[in-house]
Amino acid sequence: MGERRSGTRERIQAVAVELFAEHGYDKTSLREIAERLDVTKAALYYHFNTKEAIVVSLFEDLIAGLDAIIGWAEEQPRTLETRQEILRRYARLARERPKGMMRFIQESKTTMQELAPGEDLQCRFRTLTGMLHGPDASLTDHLRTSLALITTSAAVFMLKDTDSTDEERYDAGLELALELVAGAPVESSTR
Amino acid sequence: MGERRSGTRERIQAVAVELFAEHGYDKTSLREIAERLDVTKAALYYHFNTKEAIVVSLFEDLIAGLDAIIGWAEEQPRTLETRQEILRRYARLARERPKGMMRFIQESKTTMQELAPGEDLQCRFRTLTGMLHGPDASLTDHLRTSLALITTSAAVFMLKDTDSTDEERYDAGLELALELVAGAPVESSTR
DNA sequence: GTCTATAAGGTGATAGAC
DNA sequence: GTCTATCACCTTATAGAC
Repeated sequence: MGERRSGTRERIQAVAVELFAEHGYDKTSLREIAERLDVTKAALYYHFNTKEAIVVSLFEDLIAGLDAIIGWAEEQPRTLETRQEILRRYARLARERPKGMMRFIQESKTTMQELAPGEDLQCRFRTLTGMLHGPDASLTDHLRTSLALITTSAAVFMLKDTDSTDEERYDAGLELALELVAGAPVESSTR
Repeated sequence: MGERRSGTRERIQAVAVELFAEHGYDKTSLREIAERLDVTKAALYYHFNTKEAIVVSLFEDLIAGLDAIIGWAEEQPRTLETRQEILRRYARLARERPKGMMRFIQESKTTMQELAPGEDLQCRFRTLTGMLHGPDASLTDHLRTSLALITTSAAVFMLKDTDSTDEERYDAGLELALELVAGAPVESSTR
């Protein structure tokens, strides 16, 4: 589609995701976003037809990225190395998202669930979790892989009150995630 | 304080926590709660002065329970057995809460944070996490204990789409939590 | 692309009768 | 304890000028 430039659209997205992560989607009004950008609410409506459309646009890249990982993983053997590479790719993807985005997903799950991209995302996460353990994994294994996915993207803000850099937090998250999936043996199902 | 009976106060709490967990605090209006109970909004205000007061009342027991665990733990030696017993007590506490309560905490963190009990809770969770690892634990250890606490109370709804009973989910959560803190060695600081 | 002005509706909360 | 009626406020969203 068209790529008209003036940057306002991108600025709206950046401010929105930041505010959504900080105060939540419901408590962030279009008035607040507009004020932050020093434009009027009506200007926002030129770029996005609804408030929800902002959210939708925000998650497009993430969903595409998840699909890419899933697509790649489907063609790989179900080995531990593959599972760990899934986590590494997911870590990179999460890390490249705008500040606050993964936090919004993780800490506003209830809200997300009622938004359009919420179901799309949840579906991808379920698929990914399923790939990290075998088809008949134990409940504990299931939990282990779910936690692995969470810690990979959430370590950054979960460790917010520790004395460390973002870099170190990301690394710690991935490290623990790799350890978690390594502890979840899968039955080598060749199909 | 007085314990006037008619049960309406308790019914309000029960419906509220359920709706808060399902649709979030902001999207749950007093009108909705009132309709569900077949009373008017005004009736709600006889029992609770504000919407937030409902939330506050909801978390009183949980906070008291957390303080009890913290108080007990402070008098124990910093051994692995103590740390695991903390998790067992926390598991029992979480399990005894009304349906939806722990889910509301976990999946509406952003909202909770802006509510009165949010800070109180977060403070207790920080304390508890600190007790599960040593004072100079690594970032990974810190993460391990945070995840232990989360999985203990969140396994029930994290495993919602698996074929299992609530009982089994609770047990799986506690099992993984115990395993996580066992993997986080603390420097035996006698003080 | 951005503005002013306004519509239409829901929200938390209050007053006062019963 | 619960009701009816109402308030002030804020929200998302739209119409139309520039």
